[in-house]
Parts: sequence; C-alpha cells; structure tokens
Amino acid sequence: MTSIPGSPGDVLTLISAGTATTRSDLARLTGLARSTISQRVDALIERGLVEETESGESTGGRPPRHLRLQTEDHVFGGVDLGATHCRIVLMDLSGEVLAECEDPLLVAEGPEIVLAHVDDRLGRLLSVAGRPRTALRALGMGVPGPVEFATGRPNNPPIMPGWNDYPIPEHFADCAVLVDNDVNVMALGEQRNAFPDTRHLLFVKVGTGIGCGIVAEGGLHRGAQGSAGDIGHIRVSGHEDAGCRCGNSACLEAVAGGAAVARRLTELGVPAETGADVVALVQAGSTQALRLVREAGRLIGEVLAGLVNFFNPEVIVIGGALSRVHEHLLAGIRETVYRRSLPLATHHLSIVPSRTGINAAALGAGILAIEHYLSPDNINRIVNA
Amino acid sequence: MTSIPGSPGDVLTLISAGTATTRSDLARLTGLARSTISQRVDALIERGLVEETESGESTGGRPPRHLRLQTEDHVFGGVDLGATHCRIVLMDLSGEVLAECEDPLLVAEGPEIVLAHVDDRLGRLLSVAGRPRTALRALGMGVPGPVEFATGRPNNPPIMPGWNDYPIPEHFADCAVLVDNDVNVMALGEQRNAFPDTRHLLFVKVGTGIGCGIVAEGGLHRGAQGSAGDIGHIRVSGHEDAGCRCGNSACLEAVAGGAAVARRLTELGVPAETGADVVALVQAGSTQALRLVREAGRLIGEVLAGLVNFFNPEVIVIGGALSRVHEHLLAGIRETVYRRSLPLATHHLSIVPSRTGINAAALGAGILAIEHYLSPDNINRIVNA
DNA sequence: CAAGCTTTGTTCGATCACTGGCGGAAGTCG
DNA sequence: CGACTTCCGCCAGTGATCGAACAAAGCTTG
Repeated sequence: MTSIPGSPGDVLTLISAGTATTRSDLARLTGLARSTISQRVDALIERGLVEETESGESTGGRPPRHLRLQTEDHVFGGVDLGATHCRIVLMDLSGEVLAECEDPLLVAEGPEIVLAHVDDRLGRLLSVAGRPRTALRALGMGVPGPVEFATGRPNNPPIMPGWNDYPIPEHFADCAVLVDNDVNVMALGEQRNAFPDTRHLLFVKVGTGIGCGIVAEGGLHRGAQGSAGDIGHIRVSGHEDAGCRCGNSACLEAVAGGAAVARRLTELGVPAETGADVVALVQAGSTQALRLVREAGRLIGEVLAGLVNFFNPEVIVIGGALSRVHEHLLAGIRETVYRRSLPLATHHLSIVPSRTGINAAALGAGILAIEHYLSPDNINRIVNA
Repeated sequence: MTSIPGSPGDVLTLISAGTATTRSDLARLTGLARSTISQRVDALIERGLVEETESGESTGGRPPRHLRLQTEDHVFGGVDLGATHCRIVLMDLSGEVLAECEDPLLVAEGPEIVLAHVDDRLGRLLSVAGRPRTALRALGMGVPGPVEFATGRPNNPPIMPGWNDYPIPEHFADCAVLVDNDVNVMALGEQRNAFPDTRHLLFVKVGTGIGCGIVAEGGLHRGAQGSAGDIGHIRVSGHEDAGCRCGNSACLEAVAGGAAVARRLTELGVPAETGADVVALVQAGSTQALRLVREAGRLIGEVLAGLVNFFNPEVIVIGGALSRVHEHLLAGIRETVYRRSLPLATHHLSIVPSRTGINAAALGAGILAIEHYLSPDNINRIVNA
C-alpha cells in the first residue's frame, strides 16, 4: 500500500539516513515484524549494499549488531565543471570522499574535450582509491549554465559554447549520469551536509555572476524550464546606469557581481579585474575594497529581502568566490535583509557562510548521484533483480 | 513496497483524477490483476466512496461499467474569510458546488462571533442541499493572514485582531478543519480547476494589499514559517517617498495596491477610496484611473519579473479585486515581465487573469478539504476500519 | 558465579493478500 | 446467428508477511 514503509528501498533509506542502525530499530520504525526485517536486511547484505559492524553496547540485553552502508563495492563521482576549472571527487555510498582532484580546464573547449578529460581523471581517481571501474555506479555533474535535468542537456548556456543541447549522459556508457546547474548541486550539498533538518534553504553563489540554488521541501526546485534561481538579473534600485551583459540595466550581477566590484575598484584607482583580485585586496587590507564588498552585500541583501518574503526560507547560505571575505559580504547582506524583510519571515532565519566551501559543487554533485542510486525505486529494482 | 501502486487510496486517487474510469483502466494503470482491482473497487463501493454508472460505450466487446466518485454521502465546506465578508461553498466529493452563500462579516469581530456565523451558514447550506450534518467530512478555510498550517492557528495576523494563535479547528468538533492563508487556497483552487497539468504556478492577488500563492511541484509552498508569498512588501525602484504601513518605504503594496492607487487618484482630483472605487472609475471610462492601473501593473510586473527569474513558474494568474479590470493591469504586468525577465524563463510563461474569479478562495478551500479527505493515507484508514 | 532477566535476532508453520486461469456476461462484427 | 472481443466475478494456488517460539548474548542479582 502507499506509504506502508518496509520495502528494501525504504529499509535502506532508513539505514543511510542514520535513522536506524539495527534490525530492531528498523522493526520499530517501519512497523514490520522483526522476521521480515531480517529477511530484508539479509537481501541487502547479499547484494552488497549493507554490512554489519561488530556488536555494539548492550542496553541490558543482547547487544545489537549495527548496520551501515557497505562502502567497498560502490563508488560515485561528483564533477564540478566551472568556466575555467574542473573539480572531481570520488565518494563511497556513505558520502565519504575517497579521492579528489582539480585541474584548470576551459569549459569553452567544448563537450568532447572536456568530457574526455573528466573520463580520464575519473579513471585516475578510481585507481588512486583502488576501486575497479565497474564499481562506479553513478555520476553527478554540476555545470555553469541551465540544464534540462531530465535529459542532461544544457539549455542555451551563455558561457558554454558548443554545449547547447549536448546529451552529456550519453558520453558515459553503463553509468547513470545526472547533470544539473552548478548552483543547484551546491545548494543540495550544503543542505545535506550542513543543514539536514532544514527543509527550505537558499544557496547564493557570489562570483563573477550571481546565482541561487533553491531547496524546497527538502528537494531541489528547478522550475518549469529548469532555470529557477537565476537571480543575477533581478533589478536593484538606484543603479539604472549600470548596463548588464544581458541587455538590461541595473541587474544585480552588473552592480554586485565580482566583475562589477572589480570594475568599480579600478575606477577608484585600485586596479582589479576579477572577483579573486577583489578578495586579495580585501585580505590585504584595502579599505576601499572592503567598503565596496560590503556595499555589494547590501545590494544582494536588497534582492534577498524580497526573496525571503516570497519564499520564506529557514537558512540562506552564501558561497562562491566572494564569500571568502564573507564577514564583510554577510554584514551587508544581513543589514539589508533584516531591515527590509517581514519579521515573521526573518525571525527564525539564519544567513551563514558556506561550510563546504570550495568543494560545495563537487560534493553536491556526488550526493545527487548517491541519492539517485539509493532511491527506493532503484534499490527495489536492484534487490528484486 | 514503496510506490507499488494499488492500495485502495491509490485506486481512489486514479478515479478521482479521472485518470481511470473503469476497472480495466485501473488494472492497466496499477499493474495489479483485474481480480485484485475488483476487490478494491468493491471495498470502495461498500464504503460509499465510489459508485457505478450505467455501462458505457463498447469498444468491440463487453462495455465497461464506469466508476465515479460517490457524490451523495460526503460533503465538504470551503470557507473564504475576508476582511469584510464571508463566502462559503458546499461541495461534493467530485468538487461540484452544491450550494453557496456570501454575507458581509467583519473578521475583526473575533473568532467566536465569526466562527459561530460560519457554523450557522454551514448548517443552512447543508439543509438547502438536503444533506445531513453528519455528511460533512472536512472543512477548508482561507483567512486573510499568516497561519501555522499544521495547527490551524493564525500567526500574528495584522488585520485579524483577537485571532492570534486561536485554534480554529477546535471550534468544529467531529470534522477535520484545514486553515490556510487566503492567497494559498486561491492559488490551489486556480491550479486544480484551470491548470491541472501545471506544476509551478503563482497566483497574485491584487486587492487592497498584494499577496501571492505559490504552487510548486503541484503542491502549495508555504515556507518555513508559513509566511511564503508575502510579496506586498518587496521594494520597487523609484518610489522611496511612498511610506508603507509596515514601516518601510517603497513597498509594492504602498505604490500598486488598491488603496494606493485610490489615494493617488484622489491626489489627481478624482476622488476614490478603495480598490473597488478604482475599478468603478476604470469601468466608467476614467482615463486617469486607467493610466494608474496600468502603471500599477508595471510596478507589480517589476516585482514579478524578479520572481519569474527566481522561481521559473509556468503560469502566473492575476486575481483579486483589481483584476476585474484585468486587461489594463495585465498589460502593464506583461510589459514589464517580458522586458525584465530572462528569455528562458518567459518563453513558455503565461500570464492570465483568474478564471475562478470571486469564488477562487472558497473553491480552493473546499479543494483543500476534499484533497485531505481523499489522501491515500486517509482513504486506506477508512477502508481498513 | 549461576540463575534469571532483558534485548536482539532467527526459524518455521499459519495466514492473508494477490495472482492468474477459467467461465459467464454483454456487447460488436461478418 | 455464430465468432470474436472485452469486461468482470470466482476460486484455487502461491508467495510474502506475521507472530510465536526459540536461540543468542550480555547484564543483574542473590
């Protein structure tokens, strides 16, 4: 029956979430008989999905045998494709990172070259971790542009020439491939790692551009065309003179993105080109850079204030290149959000810097892959096969 | 197992959605044996949830016996509580309206008086429709303020003095009561009635204030504190002088709400007090009123443009008092949204006037009640009892 | 320290829900 | 009018789940 829990997939979900660690736990939580649970767990162990650890502490009777995900036979890849870099992590079923690497790589080289590079590095990571290629179960990938998630095809991505409508998953045979926007996977990674109990979260990436990943009801919100979260081109007041590459003016990105801040710094006589330059200047103690970063925070805060009223998240995470000087950015953001949003929406709202940092996207992409593999439907299919 | 369909609840869901109308349909769709389906359907018929209509058209063999929701034994109430009115509809299990009424009623009279009125009118509607009180299965209610949906308690509602934290459901014994914000139920009603295939929809209510109901993945998004959709206090550019009752300035509501438009009309020498006055003036051919309504549309459009980028809905529905002159309001909204939002997000976006009109909230509230009653969990409980 | 208690996990017969084949019902088609 | 098709109920067979009894393993207590 619907939502009568207890299928192999549900049992595994409870184990993977850490909600249940013993057979008794599972029986209690699912309401199934202990004997049925034993059968299910046996099946999962036989398929290599679960393993027993040695007996744990007794609570007055026979000590339970703890269960956990089997971390040997299954590995997953998380790929963070940026405009100028490629970062890959290899993870086991529990989300532990087994190996990682990062290389400079221009996404503009086109899908053939870039995906061949990914394939090559995945092979190297597998051998570093000592796992056979056949252990690779699924691959998650975050790319810097809009994607039709169902098919894994980029949808007119502005900074990925040659990738439009390219069927990325077909490049990797015998392995499920999930492709999503980079900000989405960052949001997922941050929520799963740092805020597992938070059901509504926004992840704001402040780099050259500005984007936002949306977690609603614990899952990613991608919108009708998969373009949700594109907040870089929302209008901010009082900056009608700032033209944006999108053709409009006063876009958030055109006044508060890393490139925009760098340009304004240059105008003030402090030469800077990229967001990284700005970060360096702030860290070197430039008061002008600091002031502009804080001002950028205020502008981002103005947009976020509206989104807080609209979406009512519990947590807003700030990530991306500029967040390395997050104290100043956050100060500006908080200042505006708490002034301009409704008290009911801000009362329990936290605005925090990213905890997963530079790994956010790759980790999130890996989690996307793991969760796909662990989805009850998929597990039931595996067990019944 | 999870998502193996076929429980009585799932069967009923298919029948109620019109996805399946015969036993064979159900067998095909669920994958269960015909004999099993027959059992299930028998149980549903026995409980009075489903009934057979006479045989339909043959497709070359024995004609199927069509099934539909039993509309006699179950009725549902949908209550639209406004600041100054109370509208109630009585619906059967299929969503058909059996009776309705509307009375002036000040929500500020407080919960005791208002809910006693609701109770009284419900009784009258039941007798008009010729159904016993015991047939009332659930009650949905939309109220003009934020609500903690899980408990049905208003959460510091600004225009509902005396209602803060009042446990509305306790007022109606022996009947499930679901209380939500009025804009939320309007969004739900519009989506279920007019856009059943649309999974992401915004319903914007333009009245004295401005609010927004959010349908994401086919369900209502209420946010962390249930305050999602409160877009009336998002800042619009270029109106720093407009003070708002919330204490800030340049709020959307303070420049484009019905009261704000009326005030600006008065300043231009055309006396008006409320949104209704504005509507009357437009209908009477006042070019100044028309111009201001269109301008209000542009301001609303500016905010919506940002939300379209962020949320990426498929449909935006415009409702509320001012939408009676929707041609002019919509023209302004469309103008700005299509100019300021990203092409990918606007390409398949429709911006349309509400089809359910004045009944939107009451219908939506009724649907909330019906869907609660028809939820697979609840049906399984009923059938197994 | 041995007997009893508590909690965990397994075994196995009983049970119950689902299946799928069969036949009857109720139409269409040639 | 008979052959065919589709729909539906009946019923024995099957397989998954249950629950009671049992075994395991540590704690508790006299």
